[in-house]
Amino acid sequence: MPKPQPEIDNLFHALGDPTRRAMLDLLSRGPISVTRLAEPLGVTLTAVGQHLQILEGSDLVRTEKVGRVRTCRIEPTGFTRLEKWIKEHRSHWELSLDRLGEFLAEEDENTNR
Amino acid sequence: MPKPQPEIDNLFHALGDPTRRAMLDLLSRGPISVTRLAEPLGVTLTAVGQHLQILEGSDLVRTEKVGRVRTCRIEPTGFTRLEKWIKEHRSHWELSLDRLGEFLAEEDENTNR
DNA sequence: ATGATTGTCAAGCGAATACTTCACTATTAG
DNA sequence: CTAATAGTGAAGTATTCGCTTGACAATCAT
Repeated sequence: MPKPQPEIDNLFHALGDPTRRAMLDLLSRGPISVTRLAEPLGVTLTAVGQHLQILEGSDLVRTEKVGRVRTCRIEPTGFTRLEKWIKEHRSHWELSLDRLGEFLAEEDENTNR
Repeated sequence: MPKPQPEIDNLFHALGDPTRRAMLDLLSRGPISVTRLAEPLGVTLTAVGQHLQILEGSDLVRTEKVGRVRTCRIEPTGFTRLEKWIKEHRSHWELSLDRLGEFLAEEDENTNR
């Protein structure tokens, strides 16, 4: 049972969908409204609204409603969190690549049990 | 319609599951068999096998069967791909954060249509 | 005030996901 | 040879996902 880390979970889940990544690409050209975001994606306004909730929930996007138009922009927090996660894990993975020797030793140990 | 990028897609999908991330953490301690991988996770051997297929499909893990035991180890390709994706996108996001001015100008333009 | 624009809510639908169980094969140990 | 070990394959299940439709609310333009 892996201890749950909802922030990282939300993050990867959010980035796992191609439509949401396309939304991020559009937003990287500057802030735009929900309607303008939906146009090039070929999905409903409603769908975009749902994706936005997920993107906001993982701190990848921030939105603000003024009058009747909701403006969406990139929010760096999520990306920072992602980079931090990778940095923290990369060292472990690199270490693990050097462990072939240990692994073989342990293997012998096991066969002798 | 976002153009599909199956490699990145698989990658984020694979990392989106807490059990799979836990598997990676276990593997970062060195190569182990499927059974030893399953023990601390509290899921079936079958489930681990299914997760392994996904992790292999996204180049995060490599496995090799010798005799009746399949040994699993970290495969750096996937991680490298992830870091590359982030690096490529970070510059765009950073740019987008500087575009508030452009956005406001464009906003005026739109209200005058 | 009327009508158009912009977005939201609730419900539903088909597909995918993360599991499980049960049956089965292959390898190794005694 | 026999029995235990390690893993695989097929099928089933409950839940989640991405998306749609249709009804509605709020804002803005004329």
